Parts: sequence; C-alpha cells; structure tokens
Amino acid sequence: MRENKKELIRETAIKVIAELGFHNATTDRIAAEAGISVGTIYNYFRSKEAILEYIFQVELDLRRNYWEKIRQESLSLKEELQMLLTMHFKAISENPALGKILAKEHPTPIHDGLFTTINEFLEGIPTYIGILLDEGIERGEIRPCNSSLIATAMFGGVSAVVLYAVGRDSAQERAYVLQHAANELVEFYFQGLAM
Amino acid sequence: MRENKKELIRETAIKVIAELGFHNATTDRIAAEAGISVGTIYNYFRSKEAILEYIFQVELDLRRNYWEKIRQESLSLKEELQMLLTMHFKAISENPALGKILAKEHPTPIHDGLFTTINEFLEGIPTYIGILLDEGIERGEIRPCNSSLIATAMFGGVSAVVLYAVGRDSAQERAYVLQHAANELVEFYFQGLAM
Amino acid sequence: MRENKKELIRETAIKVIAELGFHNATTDRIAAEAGISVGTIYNYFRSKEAILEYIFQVELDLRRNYWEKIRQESLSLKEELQMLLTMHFKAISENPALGKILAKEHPTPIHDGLFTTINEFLEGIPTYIGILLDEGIERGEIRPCNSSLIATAMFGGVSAVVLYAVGRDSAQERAYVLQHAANELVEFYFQGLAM
Amino acid sequence: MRENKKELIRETAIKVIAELGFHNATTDRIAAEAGISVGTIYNYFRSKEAILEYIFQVELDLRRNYWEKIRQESLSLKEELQMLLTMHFKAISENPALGKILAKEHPTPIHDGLFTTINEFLEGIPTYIGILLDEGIERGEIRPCNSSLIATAMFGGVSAVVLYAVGRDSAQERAYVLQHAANELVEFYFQGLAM
DNA sequence: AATGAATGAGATTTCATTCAT
DNA sequence: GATGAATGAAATCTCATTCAT
Repeated sequence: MRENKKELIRETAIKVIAELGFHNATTDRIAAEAGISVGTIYNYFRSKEAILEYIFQVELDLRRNYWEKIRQESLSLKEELQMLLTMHFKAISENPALGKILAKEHPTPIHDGLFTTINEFLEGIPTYIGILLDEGIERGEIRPCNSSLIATAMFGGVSAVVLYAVGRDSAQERAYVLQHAANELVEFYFQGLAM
Repeated sequence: MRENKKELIRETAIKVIAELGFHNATTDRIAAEAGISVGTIYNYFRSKEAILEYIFQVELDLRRNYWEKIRQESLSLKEELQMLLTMHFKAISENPALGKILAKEHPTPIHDGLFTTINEFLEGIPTYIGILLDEGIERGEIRPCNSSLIATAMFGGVSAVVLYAVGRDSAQERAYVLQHAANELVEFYFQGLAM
Repeated sequence: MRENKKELIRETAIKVIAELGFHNATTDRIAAEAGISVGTIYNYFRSKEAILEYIFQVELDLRRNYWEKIRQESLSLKEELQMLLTMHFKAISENPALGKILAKEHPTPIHDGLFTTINEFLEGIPTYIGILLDEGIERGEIRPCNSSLIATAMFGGVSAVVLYAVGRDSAQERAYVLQHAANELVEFYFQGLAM
Repeated sequence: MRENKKELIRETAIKVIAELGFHNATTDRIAAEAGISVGTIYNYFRSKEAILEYIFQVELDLRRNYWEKIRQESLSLKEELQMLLTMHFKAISENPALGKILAKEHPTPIHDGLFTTINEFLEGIPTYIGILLDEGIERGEIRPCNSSLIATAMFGGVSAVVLYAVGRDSAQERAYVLQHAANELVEFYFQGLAM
C-alpha cells in the first residue's frame, strides 16, 4: 500500500514534470493528476524537490544494478556500451516522459545538499563511462584519448538524442529513432575511438 | 546610450543566471548587480524571459554570421566543423558564465510563443550541422549516416563538454580543457564518420 | 484502562507542549512520544485544544480541592497563602514542564467557548486570592488595599517566578529556587500588606 | 515615506495581534487592516516573526532610553521605580493593545536566533530591576533580599496587572486601573522591601 | 529614461482531524 | 478501542511586473 502510493506519485510526477517542466509542475497539479490530495504527497516526500530526486534515484539504481550485472560477464568495451545504451533507450522508449526529465531537468541547487542525487546521476554516469574507456584503452580495444572528455561528450550526445527522440510527435517515429539510435551511436563512437 | 544599458543588462543577467539558474535569478538581483533599478530592466525587455531569449539571440546571431562568413570560403567539412567549434569554445573560454547558460538554461515553455529563440538555438544549430554533414556525405568526405541523429549527438556532446569545462574550479583548468576540446572532439567525431 | 490512556496523553502532552510550545506541539509528535497513534488521541479528546484545557482542568481541580481542605482549618491569611504557594511550588518542582505550561501557554481564543478552562484558571485563582485578601483585611490581618489588583499582581509574580525557576538549566538550581521561593514571596507580599 | 509604511504596519500589527493572538493574526489580515497588500509587509519585514520582534524592539528601546535619562537624575530607588512604572502604565493606557502584546505574546522559539529581541525584553527588564534593587540594598533603602527573584516577581506582577487592566471592557475603567496601579504597586512592593 | 515601492496571484508546505480497516 | 493514511483548508512568503513620480 505504502509503496503503491509512492510509486503512483513518482509516475504521475514524471508525466507532469515532463509536460510542464519541474518549475511549472505544481504540487497541486501533480496531486490532481494522481487523484490524491496535496497533503498525501508530503506523506511520502519531504518536498517537491525530493520527488525529482527520487525519480533520478530510481533510474540511477536501475542503471547501477544493470552495470554490475553486465560487469560480471567480461564483455568487450563495445559490447558493454552497446548493452548500456540499448538498455537506456529501451527504458526511454517505454516511458518517453522519463527520458525528457533525465535529459533536461537539472535544476541549479541553491543550498548545499539539494539535488545531490541528480548530481550523482549527472556526474556518476560519465565517470563510469570514463572508467570503461580507460579499461578499453588499457586492453588495446580503443586508441588512447582524454577519457573524461570523451565520456562527457558521449553522455551529452546520448542525452541530446533522447531529447530529440522524445520530441518527435508520433509515437512510431519516437520508437523508430530510439530503436536505431543505440546502434548508430555505438558505431559512431566506436569508429571514432578505433586504434 | 540605449544600447549600452541593454548590453549592461544582458551581461549582468548572464552572470547572475549562470550563478543561480534562470528561475532563481530574480529581476531584483539582476538590477542590483547591474547597479540599476528593476524598472529600468523593463524599459529594455518585455519580461524576464525576454532577457534569456535575448542572450540566446545574440549568440545565435554571432554564430550565424560566422557561419555565413566561413561558408563562402569553400572549406572542407572538417575544416568547417573545426572552425565552428574553435569559435564556440573560444567564446565560452572568454565568458564561461555564458557557456553555462547556453548549455543548461532551456526552460520548458508553457504558452506558445515563449522561448522561441531558445528553441531556434537548440534546434537550429543541430539542423545546420546536419546540413553540413549531408554535404560532406555528398562530397564523399564522410560516410553516409543518419545526419540528424549524428548532428544532434555532436551538439549534445559539445554542450556537455562546455558544462564539464566551466564546472572546473580553476580558471586555468577551464581554459586548458576548452582549448584542447575542439581538436579532440573534431578528431573523435571525424574519425567516427570516416569512410 | 480508559483513564490510563487519557492520563498517558496528558502527561506526554505536558512534556511536548512545554518543550515546543502549544502551537508547535503537533498531535503527531505527542502521539509518537506517547507511543500511540494520532487517532487514539481523538478517542480521548475532542481536539488538540481540549488537551491543553484538560491539563489546566486537572491542575485547577487539584488546587480547588486543596483550598477547600485548608479552608476548613481556620488558618490565618498568611498561613493560607503560605500553604497554597508551597503546594504550588512543590507541584512545579516535581514536574517543571507543567509549571512552564501553567505560566506560559495562554492561547488567545478565537471562537467563544474555546479555552474556557484556561480562563477559569487565569481568572479564578486571582479571584480566589482576592477573596482571601478581603477576608484578611476584614479580620485586620492586613491593611486595606485594592484586593483585585494586589491579587492579580501576586498571581502574576508567582507565575513569573515559576518560569524563572523552570528556566534554570540545572535541576538542582531549579529545585533550590522553587523551595525558597514560597517563603521569600510570602514574606515579601505579607510585609507589603502589613498594617 | 519608508518609515511611514513600516510604522503603519507596526501599528496595525499591534491591533491585530492583540485581538487575535500572534498565531491567529495572519499576514493577510494585517495587510487588509492596514489597507496594503501582503507583499508590502515583506518589503519592510523579513518575516511575520520580525514584526513581533520589531514591536518589542521599539518598546524596549523606549524604555532603555527612559532609564538612561532618569538614571542621571540620582533618584531614590522608590522614585526610580515609581517613574518607570508610571511611564509603562501611561504607554499602555494610550495603547492598550500594545500592553496585551507585551504581557502575553511570548512565543516559544524553535530555531535559535528566533525571537531574540523578545527574550531581551523578557529577561533584560527583570535583570535591570534586579540591578536597581541591589543598589537600593547597598544604599540601605531596602532590606536585603533575593533581588533576582523579587525583580522577577515584580515584573510578572506588573505584566499581570497590565493584562488585568486591558481586559476591562470600558475604556474608563481601563484608564482608572492603570492610573492608580503604579502607585498601588510601588507602595505594595516598597513596603514589602522596607528595612 | 529611471526609479523602486506596491502589488497580489500563486507556490510550497503544515497539520488538526477523520474514518475505513 | 486502536490505527495511521488521507485529507485539504489555510498560512507564509516570493517575485515578476506596474506605474506614479
């Protein structure tokens, strides 16, 4: 029961925030679309910001778990990146609103300790990609490069493609772009890093 | 005189918005840091949003003019991209706050007709890059590819690198990253698109 | 059972209200500290205000009973006042939180019929003291005076001393002040009213 | 102009807070009765609490200035107390609402640094009276006593009398009580402290 | 053209109270 | 009797915008 409500709020917030942006997504609106009252939101979240943080937290955890899983399969760098990207695009494909948020809602924190999970997402993922790249370089799978920079560029490119895809009006086009994007990007990036 | 004030507001707004984010940057704060009064801002801008739009407008114009200039020099695709990127990173290097805004402040519009210039920037530049790519493909300089997608990824990668660079604490590191980023990225992207 | 729960709520509420003030003492907090649920509070009290009223009611009853008892002993005014004060300070000494509430939590009622018991306490006690004073005047034990005014001042003085005492940090100091305060005050007041 | 508005808010807040109590006195209500808008209040005060603090601050300053003035006249303790009380009751007589607030609105602070001025008032005045008493003892004007305790009781007594007076329904009765209270109390207290 | 006090709609958050289980 | 999730009215505070000076 408890988890159902929190989940309901998370899912509704994703829809509303994707549509209106975090700032214009009022708690009243989220509550209304979820069919609950404002007060209920605050039984599950400390603040409006905490909702956004939770949205990122859930996705960050999903990706981290997935990483740990494929990490144990001793794949090549290319295979690893391919799987990560495919997983990511598949998730976005199933929930485009989520993609919009992950790629776009990065509010500037004013007080410290605000939006820490979002920062973990925004910095943690490129850092992880950078580590993979370094390993690939060491194993001779790709040429030496400034791995932080390249990882950052790859992450930013993926986010932009996500926004591009979810911005398509037709669901079909959206799905099509996302389906092919993983391969196209991995090809592009890998050729760019070939020895 | 008129242009001086408007320019003063634009430059101050860049500083304040970069520091606090668009939403937390109040008109009072911008006025205070510019040494003028709120009322004066509204003599030059219709609204707070119009300031952000103007910031993007100025940068969009600068880049469009630059494009038209190098367009007439019949350069190779690689040379063109190299020059575009170098110009962009040089501008950010001289005004990191501006870079933060261009890469991060993309508010979701609620009413139509809001933030149109920002959209022009966010969609126009990838579109232009896509056209360059198509030409490069036609001229046999790069392999065939989904030019819209690749252009989007390139643009997103650049934005992410800009954010990465301006996020460095030391001015030296910032400058260093930006100086080398253009070459590193063009190399990465071009090799990725080689025949 | 029924009385045990009500008593538990009363005692816990005294602690919480003394610490946070009536307004900041939430029903959730009281319930949590009592180890029960909010709903249970409402099985024993009509409202949050009713808890505060009940706290005053209990103390008012205790004092009234005590009065009636010593009333039958035909004591001198001085002895009576001495006993009343000693009894009061002893109670506060045993439960300082209670003292803080009796001396400080006098919420302004908005609707009529709210906090009537608190008013009975705040007005009834000075009135009673005034009657005692009038009797003392009649019996020639003290000089004629504006008994209402003096009774009010005495009551206010006692409340202030209670707050002063319970505000001491160390329990020892608290006890010491309260132990001596009764005599010191009665001496002060009585000399002030001597013929 | 600026001071006029702040003064208007202070005076209106005194009326509204006296009537409803600090907690029930909403900023909306204060603004409405002052004929201004809520926003204006916040141009002059950081928070609702700051209004109450300011009310106490103004009165504290008035009294401190008065003290310093009569301090230089080398009066006897009795004369000093008489003048202090007379001044206080005269002020309350002219603005009964103010008296109610000074004697009653002592909210429990939750965060540190809240309501510091109110505490300065509540603790500073008794402390000052205590100093006067110590001097009187030294000069042989009154008998030795626990000066802190007696000062506290005197202050509390005065506050209670103020509340008693402003609680009278008719303005005449209010004025009458306050006019005679100073003398009656000083007589009472002084006789109580005679050698 | 510049000012900045005033505005007030609107946002977030709290919390006493209810009621189905 | 006990529970505690749900409620939603209400409160504080913010800030883009206006307009008389």
